[in-house]
Amino acid sequence: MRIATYNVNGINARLPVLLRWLEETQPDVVCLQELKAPQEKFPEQAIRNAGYQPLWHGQKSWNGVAILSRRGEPVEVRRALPGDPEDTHSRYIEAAVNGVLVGCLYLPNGNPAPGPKLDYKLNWFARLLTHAAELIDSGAPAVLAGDYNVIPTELDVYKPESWVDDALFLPEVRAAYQQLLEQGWTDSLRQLYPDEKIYTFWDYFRNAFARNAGLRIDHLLLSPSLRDSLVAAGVDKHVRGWEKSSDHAPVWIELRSP
DNA sequence: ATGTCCTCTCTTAGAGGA
Repeated sequence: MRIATYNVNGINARLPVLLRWLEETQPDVVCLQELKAPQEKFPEQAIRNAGYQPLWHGQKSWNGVAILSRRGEPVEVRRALPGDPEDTHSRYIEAAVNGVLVGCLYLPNGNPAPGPKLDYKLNWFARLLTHAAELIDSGAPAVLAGDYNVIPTELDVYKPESWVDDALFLPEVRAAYQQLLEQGWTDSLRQLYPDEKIYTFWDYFRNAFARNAGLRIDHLLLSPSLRDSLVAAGVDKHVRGWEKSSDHAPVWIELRSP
C-alpha cells in the first residue's frame, strides 16, 4: 500500500501536474495540502476521473487539505484538529482508508518569528501532540502525513546557518517535532535513510531547485503498530522539475500489506 | 533586501502568504 503526501500550492493551478503524477505513480492514498481553494472549487470530477475518491476541506485563498483514495472510500473521522473550536484554518483532515487511519496535516508556517504567527504555530503543534498521543493510545495503525513546516535536523537543510532564526528551524519547533518521535512515531524517510540528504521542498526563489538548495519539511510519521510494515520510501523529486510545478515534491511510503 | 508563485480584490496592479 503506497501512501503519499504532496503540498500542491494551489490545486487548481496544479491540476495538470497533479493528474500527471497520479497517473504515473498511482499511489493508493494521497494527502494533499495547500489547496488554496474554497470547498466548492475543488476539482472533484477530475480527481474522480483519475480513479480517486476524494475527501477535502477547503478554504478561500489559503490552506486546505484533502485525502484521496483509490482503495475504497476514505471514511471521514474528523476535519479539524481537536482542541480549539475558534481555529478557522483548514489544516487537518483524518479518515480511515483501507484499514489505516490517515491524518493529513498542514502545520502553520510560523514566520515571521517571533510574533503571533509563531505563537499560532506552537499552539497548533501542542494540539497536534495531544491528538497524536491519543492516536497512539488507541492502538490504531495510523499515519500522520503532510507539510509539517519543520526542518527536523541540520541534515535536513542545505545551509543550516541561514535558517537559525526561521520558524521552520527554531529550537522550540524542532523540539515539538522531536516530542512526536518520543511518543513513538517513526519518521519514515529517516528510518530507511538515516544519513542521507533528502529534501522535499525547494524555494521558487534564487534558482533553488537547480542548486539543490532544499529543505525536508514534508513527513510521513508511522504509529508503532505500522513501524515494521515500512518497506520503502522516497521523494518524487523529478516532479519538482516539471513545468508549473509546486515548490514541494511528492513524498511517499510503501507499507507491507497486513 | 531580494528573489517567485499563487490567490483575491477596493481587479488588469498590488497585497498577503509562503
